[in-house]
Amino acid sequence: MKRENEEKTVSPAVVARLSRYYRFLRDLKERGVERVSSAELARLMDLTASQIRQDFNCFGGFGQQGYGYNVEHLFGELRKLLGAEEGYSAVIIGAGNLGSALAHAQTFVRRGVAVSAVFDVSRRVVGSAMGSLTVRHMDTLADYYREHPFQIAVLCVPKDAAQFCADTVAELGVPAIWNFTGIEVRVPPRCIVENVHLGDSLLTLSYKLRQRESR
Amino acid sequence: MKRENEEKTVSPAVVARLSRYYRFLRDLKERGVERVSSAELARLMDLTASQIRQDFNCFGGFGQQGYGYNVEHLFGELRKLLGAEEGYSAVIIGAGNLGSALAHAQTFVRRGVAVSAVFDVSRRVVGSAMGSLTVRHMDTLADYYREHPFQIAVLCVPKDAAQFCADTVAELGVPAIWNFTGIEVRVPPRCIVENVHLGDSLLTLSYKLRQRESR
DNA sequence: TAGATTGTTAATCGATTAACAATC
DNA sequence: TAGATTGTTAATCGATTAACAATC
Repeated sequence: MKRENEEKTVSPAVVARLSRYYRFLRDLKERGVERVSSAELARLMDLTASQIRQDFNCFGGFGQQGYGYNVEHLFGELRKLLGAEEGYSAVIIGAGNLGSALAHAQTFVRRGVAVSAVFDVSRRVVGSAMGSLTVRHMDTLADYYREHPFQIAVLCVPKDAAQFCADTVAELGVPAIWNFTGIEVRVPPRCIVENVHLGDSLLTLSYKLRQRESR
Repeated sequence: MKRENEEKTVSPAVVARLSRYYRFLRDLKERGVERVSSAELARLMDLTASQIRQDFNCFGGFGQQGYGYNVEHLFGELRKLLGAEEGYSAVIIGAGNLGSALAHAQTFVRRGVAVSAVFDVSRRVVGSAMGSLTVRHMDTLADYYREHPFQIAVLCVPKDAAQFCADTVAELGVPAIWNFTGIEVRVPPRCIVENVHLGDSLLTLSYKLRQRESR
C-alpha cells in the first residue's frame, strides 16, 4: 500500500469495472475464501492479472507481495470506495411495472441504498401499497425532499414524462438520477445521471445474434 | 459508400455505440428531420463528428459528401444492421416482478423482437395471464422450444436458479440469453449472453456520487 | 532465506481525434 | 462551378499487457 491519498482521477474504464469486482469479491467472501491472487481473480473474471493489479493500484493498492489480496479486506475497501457505506437514500418515481419491480428488489439494500418512498401521478396507484411503502403523489415530492432529503431519484416514468421529471428533480437539487426511461434526459452538470437503457442492451444482443448467424 | 461487403470485424467500442445511434436516429426520424450531418449528430449525442463518420464507415459508409446523412436511410440501415428486421423471437423465464415488467414493456416490439411465451416454476403463477400470454410451466420449455424455436431467452429468475436455467436453455440450443439475474452464467461459446447488471449500474452511480461529494 | 506475488514502469495495442483529399 | 461534408489516412491519446524490481 503505497499512496493513500489517491486524488488523481481514475479512468472511466476502471470505474466501469469497479462494481464487477465488488460482485466477485462479495461472492468469494460469501463462499468463505480468505485470500485471492490477481492471477486467480483474473481467471475467475476473465481479465488479465496485470489489469487487476493496475486497476487496484489506482486506489493505492490493496494487496501484499507474496500473499495476494485478503478477500474480506479488499471487499471492505471496495465497498467503501463505491459508496455502499454512505447510507444513500433513493426514491422511485413512477410506480408502473418497472418501478414496482425495482421497489421489490433486493438490488438497493445489498448496496447500502435505502428506498424511502415511491411517487406517481396516477390516481389509480397513489395511496396504494408497494412493498412496505405507500405510493405518494408526485405533487408532494418537493415537500418530501425538504423533509427527507434523498440522493438518488430512480426515474421509471414513461418517455414523455421523463424530461419533465428530470427537470423537477434536478431543480430540487437531487444530486443523482438513475434513469430507466430510455431517453437521455438533459440536466445541469451538478446532477449525475446513470442510464439503464434496456432497449440498447436488447438491440446489442440482436446485433451479435445477427452477426453470429451470418457466418 | 465505398465497400459494401464489410466482413472485417467491427471493434467492440463501435458495437457498443450502435444501439445509441439507432435511438437518436429514430428520434430524428419521428421528428420529421430529413438529413443530418455528422457535426449535428455529434452535438446531439455528445460525440465528435470524426468518431461518428469513423463509426459508420466500419459498415461501408451511409452518407454522401456535401449532403450528410439521410435520416430515413441511415435509420433503415442501422435497423437492418442491428437485426431489428430479423423477426427474432424471445421467451421470458421467470414471471416475478421483473419478468412481468419486461413482458408488459414496449422494449421488445419497438426493436422487432416478439415475446412468444413466459415460463415459471411456481404453481402460484403458472396458468395465470401475463399481458396477452399465459404463464407456462418450466417443464414444458423443451417441448415449446421444439415447436416454436426462439432465439432469445430472457432470464429473470432468482440468483440461485440462474445457472440451472442457463444450462437448460443452452442445452436446448437457444442461441442467445438476455441475462437479468445479476450473476454471470457460464454457457458454451455458441450461446451469446448479454448481461444487464442493474446492481452494478446502481453501484457505479453510488461511486460517482461519493466522488462528487468528496470534492 | 527462498518463493510468491504485488506494485510499478515500459512497451504494445486499440480507439479517438485531426486533417485533408475525394466528391456530391 | 463553389461550398459543403463525407470517407479515409495519419497523428494522438488512452488503455491494456508485459516485465521485473520491490517486498512480504
